[in-house]
Amino acid sequence: MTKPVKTSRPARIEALRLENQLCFALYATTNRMTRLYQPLLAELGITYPQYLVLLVLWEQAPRSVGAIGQELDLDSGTLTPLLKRLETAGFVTRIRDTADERRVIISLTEAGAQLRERAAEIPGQLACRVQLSRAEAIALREQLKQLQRALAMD
Amino acid sequence: MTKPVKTSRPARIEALRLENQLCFALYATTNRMTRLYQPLLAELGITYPQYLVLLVLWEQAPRSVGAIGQELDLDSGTLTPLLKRLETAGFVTRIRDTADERRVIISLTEAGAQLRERAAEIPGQLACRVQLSRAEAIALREQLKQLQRALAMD
DNA sequence: TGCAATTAAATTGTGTGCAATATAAATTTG
DNA sequence: CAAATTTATATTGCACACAATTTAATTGCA
Repeated sequence: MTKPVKTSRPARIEALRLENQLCFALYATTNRMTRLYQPLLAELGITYPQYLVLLVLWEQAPRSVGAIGQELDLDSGTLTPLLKRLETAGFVTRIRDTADERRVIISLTEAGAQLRERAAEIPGQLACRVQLSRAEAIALREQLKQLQRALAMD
Repeated sequence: MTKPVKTSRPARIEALRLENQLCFALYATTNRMTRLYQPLLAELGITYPQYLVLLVLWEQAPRSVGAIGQELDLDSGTLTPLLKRLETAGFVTRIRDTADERRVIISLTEAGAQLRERAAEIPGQLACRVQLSRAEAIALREQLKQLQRALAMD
Protein backbone atom coordinates (compact mmCIF):
# COMPACT_ATOMS: atom_id res chain seq x y z
CA MET A 1 0.00 0.00 0.00
CA THR A 2 1.48 3.33 -1.04
CA LYS A 3 1.27 6.35 1.20
CA PRO A 4 -1.95 8.37 0.99
CA VAL A 5 -1.63 11.38 -1.27
CA LYS A 6 -3.13 14.63 -0.07
CA THR A 7 -5.18 16.28 -2.79
CA SER A 8 -6.94 19.61 -3.03
CA ARG A 9 -10.71 19.82 -3.33
CA PRO A 10 -10.58 20.84 -7.04
CA ALA A 11 -8.29 17.87 -7.73
CA ARG A 12 -10.71 15.53 -5.99
CA ILE A 13 -13.62 16.87 -8.03
CA GLU A 14 -11.56 16.54 -11.22
CA ALA A 15 -10.85 12.91 -10.36
CA LEU A 16 -14.61 12.26 -10.36
CA ARG A 17 -14.89 13.13 -14.06
CA LEU A 18 -15.96 10.05 -15.99
CA GLU A 19 -13.28 10.47 -18.65
CA ASN A 20 -10.58 10.40 -15.97
CA GLN A 21 -11.70 7.10 -14.50
CA LEU A 22 -9.49 4.12 -15.29
CA CYS A 23 -12.18 1.96 -13.78
CA PHE A 24 -14.85 3.16 -16.18
CA ALA A 25 -12.52 2.55 -19.14
CA LEU A 26 -12.17 -1.02 -17.91
CA TYR A 27 -15.89 -1.42 -17.29
CA ALA A 28 -17.04 -0.07 -20.65
CA THR A 29 -14.38 -1.90 -22.66
CA THR A 30 -15.22 -5.20 -20.97
CA ASN A 31 -18.93 -4.74 -21.66
CA ARG A 32 -18.22 -4.05 -25.32
CA MET A 33 -15.90 -7.00 -25.65
CA THR A 34 -18.49 -9.31 -24.14
CA ARG A 35 -21.19 -7.98 -26.49
CA LEU A 36 -18.86 -8.69 -29.40
CA TYR A 37 -18.35 -12.29 -28.29
CA GLN A 38 -22.04 -12.90 -27.75
CA PRO A 39 -23.19 -13.63 -31.34
CA LEU A 40 -20.18 -15.89 -31.99
CA LEU A 41 -20.71 -17.86 -28.78
CA ALA A 42 -24.46 -18.05 -29.33
CA GLU A 43 -23.71 -20.25 -32.35
CA LEU A 44 -22.06 -22.68 -29.95
CA GLY A 45 -24.94 -22.37 -27.50
CA ILE A 46 -22.88 -20.81 -24.68
CA THR A 47 -22.38 -17.46 -22.96
CA TYR A 48 -19.12 -15.65 -22.35
CA PRO A 49 -18.65 -16.80 -18.72
CA GLN A 50 -19.51 -20.35 -19.82
CA TYR A 51 -16.84 -20.02 -22.53
CA LEU A 52 -14.31 -19.06 -19.85
CA VAL A 53 -15.18 -22.15 -17.82
CA LEU A 54 -14.72 -24.30 -20.91
CA LEU A 55 -11.35 -22.64 -21.67
CA VAL A 56 -10.22 -23.71 -18.20
CA LEU A 57 -11.50 -27.24 -18.68
CA TRP A 58 -10.02 -27.60 -22.16
CA GLU A 59 -6.62 -26.92 -20.61
CA GLN A 60 -7.15 -29.42 -17.84
CA ALA A 61 -10.09 -31.58 -16.82
CA PRO A 62 -11.52 -32.84 -14.61
CA ARG A 63 -11.30 -30.09 -12.03
CA SER A 64 -13.16 -29.20 -8.86
CA VAL A 65 -15.53 -26.24 -8.70
CA GLY A 66 -13.05 -24.49 -6.45
CA ALA A 67 -10.14 -25.00 -8.86
CA ILE A 68 -12.17 -23.47 -11.68
CA GLY A 69 -13.14 -20.60 -9.41
CA GLN A 70 -9.51 -19.94 -8.56
CA GLU A 71 -8.55 -19.71 -12.24
CA LEU A 72 -11.42 -17.36 -13.09
CA ASP A 73 -11.60 -15.45 -9.78
CA LEU A 74 -15.25 -16.43 -9.34
CA ASP A 75 -17.04 -17.93 -6.34
CA SER A 76 -19.48 -20.79 -6.02
CA GLY A 77 -22.40 -18.38 -6.02
CA THR A 78 -21.60 -17.64 -9.65
CA LEU A 79 -20.21 -21.01 -10.68
CA THR A 80 -22.71 -23.44 -9.23
CA PRO A 81 -25.70 -22.30 -11.33
CA LEU A 82 -23.48 -21.72 -14.38
CA LEU A 83 -22.09 -25.25 -14.16
CA LYS A 84 -25.59 -26.65 -13.77
CA ARG A 85 -26.53 -24.93 -17.03
CA LEU A 86 -23.46 -26.35 -18.76
CA GLU A 87 -24.48 -29.75 -17.42
CA THR A 88 -28.03 -29.36 -18.71
CA ALA A 89 -26.61 -28.33 -22.09
CA GLY A 90 -24.62 -31.57 -22.10
CA PHE A 91 -21.10 -30.11 -22.07
CA VAL A 92 -19.97 -31.12 -18.56
CA THR A 93 -20.77 -33.58 -15.79
CA ARG A 94 -20.91 -32.74 -12.07
CA ILE A 95 -19.96 -35.60 -9.76
CA ARG A 96 -19.29 -35.42 -6.05
CA ASP A 97 -15.77 -36.54 -5.17
CA THR A 98 -15.90 -39.85 -3.32
CA ALA A 99 -12.53 -39.15 -1.67
CA ASP A 100 -13.75 -35.80 -0.28
CA GLU A 101 -17.51 -35.49 -0.26
CA ARG A 102 -17.32 -31.69 0.03
CA ARG A 103 -15.93 -31.40 -3.49
CA VAL A 104 -17.73 -31.58 -6.81
CA ILE A 105 -15.67 -32.68 -9.78
CA ILE A 106 -16.45 -31.14 -13.16
CA SER A 107 -15.58 -33.19 -16.24
CA LEU A 108 -16.01 -32.57 -19.95
CA THR A 109 -18.45 -34.70 -21.88
CA GLU A 110 -17.66 -35.79 -25.42
CA ALA A 111 -19.75 -32.87 -26.70
CA GLY A 112 -17.93 -30.47 -24.39
CA ALA A 113 -14.53 -31.67 -25.59
CA GLN A 114 -15.57 -31.48 -29.24
CA LEU A 115 -16.78 -27.90 -28.84
CA ARG A 116 -13.14 -26.88 -28.57
CA GLU A 117 -12.60 -27.31 -32.30
CA ARG A 118 -15.38 -24.89 -33.16
CA ALA A 119 -14.34 -22.45 -30.43
CA ALA A 120 -10.80 -22.37 -31.84
CA GLU A 121 -12.05 -20.12 -34.64
CA ILE A 122 -13.28 -17.43 -32.25
CA PRO A 123 -10.07 -15.71 -31.05
CA GLY A 124 -9.04 -15.10 -34.66
CA GLN A 125 -12.41 -13.65 -35.55
CA LEU A 126 -12.18 -11.19 -32.67
CA ALA A 127 -8.56 -10.28 -33.31
CA CYS A 128 -9.77 -8.68 -36.54
CA ARG A 129 -11.84 -6.24 -34.52
CA VAL A 130 -9.07 -5.27 -32.12
CA GLN A 131 -7.14 -2.57 -33.94
CA LEU A 132 -3.95 -3.36 -32.08
CA SER A 133 -0.81 -5.02 -33.32
CA ARG A 134 -0.02 -8.37 -31.77
CA ALA A 135 2.71 -6.77 -29.66
CA GLU A 136 0.40 -3.98 -28.49
CA ALA A 137 -2.30 -6.47 -27.54
CA ILE A 138 0.19 -8.53 -25.53
CA ALA A 139 1.54 -5.42 -23.79
CA LEU A 140 -1.96 -4.32 -22.86
CA ARG A 141 -2.85 -7.78 -21.60
CA GLU A 142 0.24 -7.91 -19.39
CA GLN A 143 -0.46 -4.45 -17.98
CA LEU A 144 -3.96 -5.58 -17.11
CA LYS A 145 -2.64 -8.69 -15.38
CA GLN A 146 -0.26 -6.53 -13.38
CA LEU A 147 -3.12 -4.26 -12.34
CA GLN A 148 -5.22 -7.28 -11.46
CA ARG A 149 -2.49 -8.58 -9.16
CA ALA A 150 -2.14 -5.16 -7.54
CA LEU A 151 -5.86 -5.22 -6.79
CA ALA A 152 -5.71 -8.63 -5.12
CA MET A 153 -7.51 -8.80 -1.82
CA ASP A 154 -5.42 -9.95 1.10
CA MET B 1 -11.70 -4.29 -40.30
CA THR B 2 -8.23 -5.73 -40.95
CA LYS B 3 -7.66 -8.63 -43.27
CA PRO B 4 -8.26 -12.10 -41.85
CA VAL B 5 -5.08 -13.82 -40.74
CA LYS B 6 -4.65 -17.48 -41.57
CA THR B 7 -3.46 -19.48 -38.57
CA SER B 8 -2.40 -23.06 -38.08
CA ARG B 9 -4.38 -25.43 -35.91
CA PRO B 10 -1.75 -25.43 -33.08
CA ALA B 11 -1.79 -21.62 -33.14
CA ARG B 12 -5.58 -21.60 -32.85
CA ILE B 13 -5.46 -23.99 -29.90
CA GLU B 14 -2.75 -21.86 -28.29
CA ALA B 15 -4.96 -18.80 -28.67
CA LEU B 16 -7.60 -20.55 -26.55
CA ARG B 17 -5.33 -20.66 -23.51
CA LEU B 18 -6.81 -18.54 -20.75
CA GLU B 19 -3.56 -16.74 -20.03
CA ASN B 20 -3.37 -15.58 -23.66
CA GLN B 21 -6.79 -13.97 -23.66
CA LEU B 22 -6.84 -10.19 -23.58
CA CYS B 23 -10.56 -10.43 -23.02
CA PHE B 24 -10.20 -12.47 -19.85
CA ALA B 25 -7.62 -10.03 -18.50
CA LEU B 26 -10.20 -7.29 -19.03
CA TYR B 27 -12.99 -9.35 -17.50
CA ALA B 28 -11.12 -10.42 -14.37
CA THR B 29 -9.57 -7.01 -13.74
CA THR B 30 -12.94 -5.29 -14.05
CA ASN B 31 -14.55 -7.74 -11.63
CA ARG B 32 -11.79 -7.13 -9.10
CA MET B 33 -11.97 -3.39 -9.47
CA THR B 34 -15.72 -3.45 -8.91
CA ARG B 35 -15.32 -5.63 -5.82
CA LEU B 36 -12.81 -3.12 -4.48
CA TYR B 37 -15.25 -0.25 -4.96
CA GLN B 38 -18.12 -2.10 -3.35
CA PRO B 39 -17.38 -1.54 0.37
CA LEU B 40 -16.57 2.16 -0.22
CA LEU B 41 -19.75 2.74 -2.21
CA ALA B 42 -21.83 0.73 0.23
CA GLU B 43 -21.12 3.46 2.80
CA LEU B 44 -22.85 5.88 0.43
CA GLY B 45 -25.69 3.42 -0.17
CA ILE B 46 -24.98 2.91 -3.88
CA THR B 47 -23.59 0.27 -6.25
CA TYR B 48 -20.84 0.74 -8.83
CA PRO B 49 -23.14 1.20 -11.84
CA GLN B 50 -25.21 3.64 -9.78
CA TYR B 51 -22.00 5.52 -8.98
CA LEU B 52 -21.29 5.77 -12.72
CA VAL B 53 -24.73 7.26 -13.34
CA LEU B 54 -24.12 9.80 -10.58
CA LEU B 55 -20.69 10.68 -12.04
CA VAL B 56 -22.47 11.51 -15.29
CA LEU B 57 -25.11 13.58 -13.52
CA TRP B 58 -22.60 15.41 -11.33
CA GLU B 59 -20.94 16.64 -14.52
CA GLN B 60 -24.23 17.75 -16.03
CA ALA B 61 -27.82 17.44 -14.90
CA PRO B 62 -30.62 17.16 -15.75
CA ARG B 63 -30.17 14.66 -18.55
CA SER B 64 -32.42 12.25 -20.40
CA VAL B 65 -32.17 8.49 -19.91
CA GLY B 66 -30.79 8.20 -23.43
CA ALA B 67 -28.08 10.81 -22.83
CA ILE B 68 -26.91 8.93 -19.73
CA GLY B 69 -26.97 5.70 -21.69
CA GLN B 70 -24.81 7.20 -24.42
CA GLU B 71 -22.17 8.27 -21.90
CA LEU B 72 -22.07 4.90 -20.18
CA ASP B 73 -22.76 2.68 -23.20
CA LEU B 74 -25.79 1.16 -21.47
CA ASP B 75 -29.34 0.68 -22.74
CA SER B 76 -32.72 1.36 -21.16
CA GLY B 77 -33.04 -2.27 -20.11
CA THR B 78 -30.19 -1.66 -17.68
CA LEU B 79 -30.81 2.00 -16.87
CA THR B 80 -34.56 2.09 -16.27
CA PRO B 81 -34.57 -0.19 -13.21
CA LEU B 82 -31.29 1.27 -11.95
CA LEU B 83 -32.68 4.81 -12.15
CA LYS B 84 -35.83 3.72 -10.37
CA ARG B 85 -33.67 2.44 -7.52
CA LEU B 86 -31.75 5.72 -7.40
CA GLU B 87 -35.11 7.47 -7.30
CA THR B 88 -36.35 5.26 -4.47
CA ALA B 89 -33.10 5.97 -2.61
CA GLY B 90 -33.84 9.70 -2.97
CA PHE B 91 -30.84 10.66 -5.13
CA VAL B 92 -32.61 11.48 -8.42
CA THR B 93 -36.02 12.37 -9.82
CA ARG B 94 -37.55 10.93 -12.99
CA ILE B 95 -39.90 13.27 -14.81
CA ARG B 96 -41.34 12.82 -18.27
CA ASP B 97 -40.35 15.65 -20.60
CA THR B 98 -43.40 17.79 -21.37
CA ALA B 99 -41.83 18.98 -24.64
CA ASP B 100 -41.30 15.39 -25.84
CA GLU B 101 -43.37 12.88 -23.95
CA ARG B 102 -41.14 10.01 -25.09
CA ARG B 103 -38.29 11.28 -22.97
CA VAL B 104 -37.71 10.96 -19.24
CA ILE B 105 -35.54 13.60 -17.62
CA ILE B 106 -33.31 12.57 -14.73
CA SER B 107 -32.41 15.27 -12.21
CA LEU B 108 -30.34 15.25 -9.04
CA THR B 109 -32.09 15.79 -5.74
CA GLU B 110 -30.42 17.79 -2.99
CA ALA B 111 -29.25 14.51 -1.43
CA GLY B 112 -27.94 13.32 -4.79
CA ALA B 113 -25.96 16.51 -5.32
CA GLN B 114 -24.56 16.42 -1.79
CA LEU B 115 -23.35 12.86 -2.20
CA ARG B 116 -20.68 14.21 -4.53
CA GLU B 117 -18.66 15.59 -1.63
CA ARG B 118 -18.44 12.22 0.05
CA ALA B 119 -17.78 10.44 -3.26
CA ALA B 120 -14.86 12.77 -3.95
CA GLU B 121 -12.79 10.82 -1.41
CA ILE B 122 -13.17 7.55 -3.29
CA PRO B 123 -10.83 7.91 -6.30
CA GLY B 124 -7.96 8.76 -3.96
CA GLN B 125 -8.65 5.76 -1.76
CA LEU B 126 -8.55 3.46 -4.76
CA ALA B 127 -5.48 5.05 -6.30
CA CYS B 128 -3.55 3.70 -3.30
CA ARG B 129 -4.40 0.16 -4.38
CA VAL B 130 -3.41 0.65 -8.00
CA GLN B 131 0.34 0.05 -8.04
CA LEU B 132 0.81 2.23 -11.10
CA SER B 133 2.36 5.65 -11.38
CA ARG B 134 0.01 8.41 -12.41
CA ALA B 135 1.54 8.38 -15.91
CA GLU B 136 1.18 4.61 -16.23
CA ALA B 137 -2.43 4.74 -15.11
CA ILE B 138 -3.21 7.44 -17.67
CA ALA B 139 -1.44 5.49 -20.43
CA LEU B 140 -3.39 2.34 -19.60
CA ARG B 141 -6.65 4.26 -19.49
CA GLU B 142 -6.03 5.79 -22.92
CA GLN B 143 -5.12 2.40 -24.41
CA LEU B 144 -8.37 1.00 -23.08
CA LYS B 145 -10.34 3.87 -24.58
CA GLN B 146 -8.66 3.24 -27.92
CA LEU B 147 -9.57 -0.44 -27.74
CA GLN B 148 -13.11 0.48 -26.76
CA ARG B 149 -13.44 2.67 -29.84
CA ALA B 150 -12.04 -0.11 -32.04
CA LEU B 151 -14.70 -2.44 -30.69
CA ALA B 152 -17.53 -0.03 -31.49
CA MET B 153 -20.46 -1.65 -33.20
CA ASP B 154 -21.46 -0.14 -36.52
C1' DT C 1 -11.42 -39.78 20.64
C1' DG C 2 -14.31 -35.66 20.63
C1' DC C 3 -15.33 -31.36 19.32
C1' DA C 4 -14.16 -26.74 17.64
C1' DA C 5 -12.43 -24.68 13.57
C1' DT C 6 -11.94 -24.87 8.77
C1' DT C 7 -13.13 -25.92 4.11
C1' DA C 8 -16.16 -26.74 -0.19
C1' DA C 9 -20.16 -26.09 -2.36
C1' DA C 10 -24.93 -24.70 -2.42
C1' DT C 11 -28.50 -21.41 -1.46
C1' DT C 12 -30.73 -16.89 -1.00
C1' DG C 13 -31.40 -12.33 -2.26
C1' DT C 14 -30.20 -8.13 -4.76
C1' DG C 15 -28.58 -5.68 -8.69
C1' DT C 16 -26.93 -5.52 -12.96
C1' DG C 17 -26.34 -6.35 -18.54
C1' DC C 18 -28.55 -7.25 -22.50
C1' DA C 19 -31.49 -9.35 -26.28
C1' DA C 20 -36.03 -9.15 -27.71
C1' DT C 21 -40.24 -7.14 -27.59
C1' DA C 22 -43.83 -3.74 -26.42
C1' DT C 23 -45.70 0.83 -26.04
C1' DA C 24 -46.37 5.33 -27.08
C1' DA C 25 -44.99 9.68 -28.94
C1' DA C 26 -42.87 12.30 -32.65
C1' DT C 27 -41.44 12.63 -37.41
C1' DT C 28 -41.43 11.67 -42.19
C1' DT C 29 -43.73 10.96 -46.45
C1' DG C 30 -46.79 10.11 -49.93
C1' DC D 1 -53.10 15.28 -43.19
C1' DA D 2 -53.11 10.24 -42.51
C1' DA D 3 -50.28 6.18 -42.63
C1' DA D 4 -45.72 4.38 -42.25
C1' DT D 5 -41.45 4.94 -40.05
C1' DT D 6 -38.50 6.26 -36.48
C1' DT D 7 -37.34 7.36 -31.78
C1' DA D 8 -37.37 7.03 -26.52
C1' DT D 9 -38.32 4.45 -22.82
C1' DA D 10 -40.27 0.45 -20.52
C1' DT D 11 -40.96 -4.49 -19.95
C1' DT D 12 -39.80 -9.40 -20.00
C1' DG D 13 -36.83 -13.09 -19.54
C1' DC D 14 -32.39 -15.02 -18.83
C1' DA D 15 -27.71 -15.29 -17.08
C1' DC D 16 -24.39 -13.59 -14.49
C1' DA D 17 -21.64 -11.47 -9.99
C1' DC D 18 -21.37 -11.33 -5.39
C1' DA D 19 -22.43 -10.66 -0.31
C1' DA D 20 -24.26 -13.29 3.24
C1' DT D 21 -25.72 -17.41 5.01
C1' DT D 22 -26.36 -22.45 5.21
C1' DT D 23 -25.10 -27.26 4.97
C1' DA D 24 -22.15 -30.89 5.15
C1' DA D 25 -17.65 -32.91 5.32
C1' DT D 26 -12.88 -32.77 6.85
C1' DT D 27 -9.10 -31.29 9.71
C1' DG D 28 -6.78 -29.90 13.97
C1' DC D 29 -5.91 -30.25 18.37
C1' DA D 30 -6.56 -30.67 23.30
